[in-house]
Amino acid sequence: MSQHRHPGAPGRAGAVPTLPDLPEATVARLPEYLRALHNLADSGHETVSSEGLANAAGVNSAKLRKDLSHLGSYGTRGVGYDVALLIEQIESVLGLTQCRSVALVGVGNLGHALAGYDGFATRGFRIAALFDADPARVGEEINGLVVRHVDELSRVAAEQLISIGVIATPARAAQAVADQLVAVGVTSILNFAPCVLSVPEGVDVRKVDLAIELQILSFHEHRKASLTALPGTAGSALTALPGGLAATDTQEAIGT
Amino acid sequence: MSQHRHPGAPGRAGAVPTLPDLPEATVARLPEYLRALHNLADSGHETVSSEGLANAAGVNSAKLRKDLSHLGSYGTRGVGYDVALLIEQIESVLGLTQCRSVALVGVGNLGHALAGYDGFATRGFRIAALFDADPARVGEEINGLVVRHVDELSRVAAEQLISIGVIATPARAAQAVADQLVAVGVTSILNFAPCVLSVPEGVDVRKVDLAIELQILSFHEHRKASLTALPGTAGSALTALPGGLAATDTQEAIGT
DNA sequence: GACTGTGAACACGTTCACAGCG
DNA sequence: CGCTGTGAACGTGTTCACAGTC
Repeated sequence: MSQHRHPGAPGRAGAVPTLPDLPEATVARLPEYLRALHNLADSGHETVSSEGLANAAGVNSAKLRKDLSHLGSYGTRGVGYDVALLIEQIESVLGLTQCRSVALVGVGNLGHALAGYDGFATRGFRIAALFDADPARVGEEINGLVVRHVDELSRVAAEQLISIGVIATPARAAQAVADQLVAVGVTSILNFAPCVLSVPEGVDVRKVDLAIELQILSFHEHRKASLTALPGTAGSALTALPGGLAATDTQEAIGT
Repeated sequence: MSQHRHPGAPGRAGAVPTLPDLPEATVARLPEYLRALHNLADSGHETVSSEGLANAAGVNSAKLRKDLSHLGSYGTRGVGYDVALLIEQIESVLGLTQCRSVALVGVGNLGHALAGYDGFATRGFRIAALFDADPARVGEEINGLVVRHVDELSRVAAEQLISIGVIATPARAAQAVADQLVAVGVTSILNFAPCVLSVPEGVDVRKVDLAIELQILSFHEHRKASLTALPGTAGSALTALPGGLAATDTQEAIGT
């Protein structure tokens, strides 16, 4: 689990299909580039400059070029990137050429919303099964899918190849669900429950915690308030500034 | 925005209230520590070691100690940290001593779920108002709050001091909503719409994009698959490993 | 003896600035 | 000339390892 690739050691010559071992920070931004590219394609653009794509994705152009260069990029100097080609490249790297199946566990408040979210379908994912521990919820149909009892997980997973598990249960149930998902062979989990999961090595967990996001904003809010209270210089920037434009910075400075 | 506190330069003596100018990465972890601390407090612990708290929060102890040291930490060598005291400290730094009001715009699928999410209330936030652009949705009552038309935003914001705006609209509406929030004086926005917002300097935006999270997992899934396909060594770790324990690493390696 | 706080080393990520190519 | 690709400089974040303290 430790080592991090000496600069020129592995995969000598030859055209290895795709596993360029990208930096995590780059991986995290590729989906945003992809979304921006799709928008550009929809509005008829055939090529973009790094500057153009960077703006659309909310980053600066140097970062974008560095990121794309990691995938052995397909840009043309003096021109820019071919939109369609780049979409293809990124989708291939992200493993989105096949549609991935998602199992969603916990159809409470949030789970319900996720089950009905069409953003998944349009971006390479298919919700393949819904589960809940509450017998009262089992049998309910959401968006054309019937909610099953969580104990059926292994049986259902045997029928369909589940690529990713999503946990939207209360915190106290989350670890048990994670264990079950792992037992069934799931190696990628998206966790919405406010708790830390322990999983065996080789299983990836990403966590989304709504309250944490708010608390981080709260900190900045708090800090801005403290700052305007003391020094004589500032204080003007706070007055309403409609027609909001400008400021490319904030998002990258903060969005981790 | 640059400097990093010369040991004795500013705010000389005296107890400056709180603006220790923490590293962003630390700020992003404090809420997790806070949650872990509340759990510990609930189960009767009065003190924790850095090791114990680190485990509960899913990080390593060195990182935790460094983080806490930034807030001029209140630990006792040979003993650990006083749970109650640390909770107080962190809440104060995060600006959670006052309950912050949140305005939620867009009560579709996701917005509905957010409006009903009790995790907010229990962690320092109060949903103060709901808005939507769809007249069919205006007037609906969710969790004791009536949905208002988004054009009423400025009027409602005048009555209540809104600390944070949450955008849960479709992407095409998000920028306009952001502009309206900014115009009303909101300087912190949590954006669930899959698009980049431009906002004036001084306004913080955090973005949560469900599909992006899945796409990042997809990448790792894809990579794991490529790896097990080629080399002769691995391949065993993939077989079901129930009773999932161990593996503290994965989460920090991945959760940015 | 046990545990915190922290300097120093290291790894990772970002930005700069320009060489190289179409 | 315009724009990509990239080495080199910089900054941030993480880890190590130990001195300092209770």
